[in-house]
Amino acid sequence: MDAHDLLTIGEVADRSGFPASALRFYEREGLLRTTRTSGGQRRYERSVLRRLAFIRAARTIGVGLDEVREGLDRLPDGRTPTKADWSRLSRAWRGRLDEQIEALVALRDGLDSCIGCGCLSLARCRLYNPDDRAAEAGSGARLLPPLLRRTPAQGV
Amino acid sequence: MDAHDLLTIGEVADRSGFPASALRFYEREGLLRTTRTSGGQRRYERSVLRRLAFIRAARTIGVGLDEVREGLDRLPDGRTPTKADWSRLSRAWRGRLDEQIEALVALRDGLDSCIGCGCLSLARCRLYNPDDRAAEAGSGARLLPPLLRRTPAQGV
DNA sequence: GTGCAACCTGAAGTCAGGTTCAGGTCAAGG
DNA sequence: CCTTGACCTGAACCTGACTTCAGGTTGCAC
Repeated sequence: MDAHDLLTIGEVADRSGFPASALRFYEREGLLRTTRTSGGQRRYERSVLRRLAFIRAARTIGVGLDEVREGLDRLPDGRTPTKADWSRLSRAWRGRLDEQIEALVALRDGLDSCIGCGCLSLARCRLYNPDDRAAEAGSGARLLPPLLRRTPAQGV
Repeated sequence: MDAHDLLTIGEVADRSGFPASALRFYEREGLLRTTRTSGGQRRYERSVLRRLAFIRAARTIGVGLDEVREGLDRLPDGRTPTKADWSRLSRAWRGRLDEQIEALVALRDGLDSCIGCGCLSLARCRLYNPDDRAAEAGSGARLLPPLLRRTPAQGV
């Protein structure tokens, strides 16, 4: 069970749920490695399914491919990742998820108070941050616009 | 205080925090209307600041421009929006925020159980959804990938 | 009336994360 | 051997939300 155990791109696509085009794309981007047949077709080791599952989990919680690559690259060279490896990576992302949730909850509460005061007031609303008043008070703190999509990278 | 009260694009940019390029873009996209000087330069009524604040709030919680436009278009034609208008719009988005939060919390809990079992197990992990096993069980439910960024539109 | 910052336009560029396509090659069952 | 479905490549395209650019015009202070 060594060579005949390798998977074609179609098989990996079926089993991972990623379309073949995405698998090729991930390879170009350095997230996946493959061996090739003499004819040039891709053959995947079964362990790629773990990596892909990890990639999916990361993407699902909003981690960008650059960071996913960084995380995977940091795994002791090429060895099949251990439970401890996965655990470390996922623990780091738990923190990010917490931040995202926190940010959204803060937004919701801000929105609530706006609805509460019945006006979405320019003067008071926390969602209306760089607003007319803010101009008088200097450029002012922008209310977490970056947090919601990208987070600058904070170590995985 | 009628004509001399109009704002230039630069003033609106400063006071709203949006770059002038975004203001032009929003106009092209039909989110904003302007009057023009005889020479063709834009002049904004002060009420545009309210609209912009609303746009910022919406964008911040992840509402797309199409939906923002729909929401604003539904305001009784061109009249300056009332408190009730804002309130109605923002109440609709509160529901969306709640959904987003719920989705993230579900993810976090899934991640927690993965860390808990120490393995991010392919066999059990809820984050590893369309995984190797899933292939045996049919294509299977994809774990809310769409919810995280776009929500298909659900009435504002 | 002149200088110059601010403004105008349409077209093209940017970024992420892929997808689609054209045109050709490989692998394996019959 | 031959067929045919799966696979290959590079390049172009896609969406969303803007930004940037080139080349030209306006408007206000002096």
